[in-house]
Amino acid sequence: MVPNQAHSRYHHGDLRNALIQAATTVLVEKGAAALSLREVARVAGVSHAAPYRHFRDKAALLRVLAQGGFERLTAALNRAAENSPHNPEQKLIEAGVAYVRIVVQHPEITRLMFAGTVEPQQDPAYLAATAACYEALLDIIRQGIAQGTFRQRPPQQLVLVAWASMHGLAMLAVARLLEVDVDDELTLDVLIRSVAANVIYGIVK
Amino acid sequence: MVPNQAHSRYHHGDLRNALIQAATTVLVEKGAAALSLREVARVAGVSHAAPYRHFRDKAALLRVLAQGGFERLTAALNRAAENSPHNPEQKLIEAGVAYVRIVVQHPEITRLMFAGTVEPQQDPAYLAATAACYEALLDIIRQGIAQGTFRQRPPQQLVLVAWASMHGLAMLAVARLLEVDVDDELTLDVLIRSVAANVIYGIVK
DNA sequence: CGACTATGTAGACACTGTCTACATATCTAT
DNA sequence: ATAGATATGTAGACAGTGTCTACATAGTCG
Repeated sequence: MVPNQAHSRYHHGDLRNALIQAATTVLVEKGAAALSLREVARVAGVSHAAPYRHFRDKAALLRVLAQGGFERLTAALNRAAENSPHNPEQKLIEAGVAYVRIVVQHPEITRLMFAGTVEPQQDPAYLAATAACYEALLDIIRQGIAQGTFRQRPPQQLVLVAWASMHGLAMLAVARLLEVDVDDELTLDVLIRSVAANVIYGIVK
Repeated sequence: MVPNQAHSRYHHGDLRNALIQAATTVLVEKGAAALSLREVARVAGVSHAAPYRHFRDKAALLRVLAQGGFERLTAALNRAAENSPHNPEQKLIEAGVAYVRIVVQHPEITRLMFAGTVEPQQDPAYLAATAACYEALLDIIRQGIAQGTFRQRPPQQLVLVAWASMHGLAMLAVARLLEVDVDDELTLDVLIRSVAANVIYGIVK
């Protein structure tokens, strides 16, 4: 029943992945408004109904793209954390920088991930991807608490603050509500580190 | 002269506002996916092309809705600030609570406001609405700095932290990425105050 | 009154998501 | 190897969409 992936050469070959690739290309190059299933099929070189053999509907395809976004985000967070294995404070800042950078570099996919259009409840794989992202941040927080660097509070409480701050900054940047050119890497970096530092040290003197 | 009654079959009288009202109703009750210009026209009881006499295209209507969202948000922030006129710290917390509450109470409009689909550059009125929202927060921060309650930093830097944190929490809630029922007012309030307090006092002990 | 302008309508077009019926390639069991 | 059975792809249809054009009507003002 389940075809052997290694040499599965059906009509098209690996249409499912081809469609995901095509959808990503269209999304990045032409924006979410121009992303139609038919256009994706066209780019992939198949008929307009072919995608329905691999995705129940358009939303299912979009959910896969969003899931990929979460996986990339999680990977970036973990990579950032590895840079300073024994310094939770630095880890948190690096993670924040990575978070905002990834989000800003892929604004269209970010919108998919956080627009709330996709209902996470349905898809276990999707839910796992978002949970993994949360866990990556939680790990950093836990270490900081364990080492006594962070406040002795429930980790869920601290991770919420960190996540909300990073996420908020990223979303404001993506929505272009900051008077900042998101392509200006240097200024962006300063902003991120400013927020990260303030999250850590607080506003009140 | 605007006729008091819109009883003339042909000319509606105040169609522009009627369309905005209809669009809001559709958006809230049936979601963004179901919001089509034709459906809006239908609800308003006019032909499918009538909206084009008042809005250049669909995006223009959506931008007006988003602008209304910013105006309501600004009003809520200012109202919250008035509750504790001489206590910037309390003011900031109240504003944060109001921010998240408003955003969570109107998720569909929030998505319009922050999804990045609307390009602010075009519309001066829209830009003014977002700027006013920013100013409301900035006022609180400025007062806190002036009174010596907040750190002596550039106000733009502090307002960014506050805005990003509140906004991030609100967006995570709307996207249902928190394991929290957004309709659970009590839990939500605790969360908001937790983030607000942490923004103020910082994570590091 | 009559002309001008603002506003509303009907019809058309190309496009969309999704369904159904049909076609073909690959897998499995004999 | 051969014959279903199954997985995959296609063509056509349908209702619905955004937006354009041509036309109809109403309100304004000389």
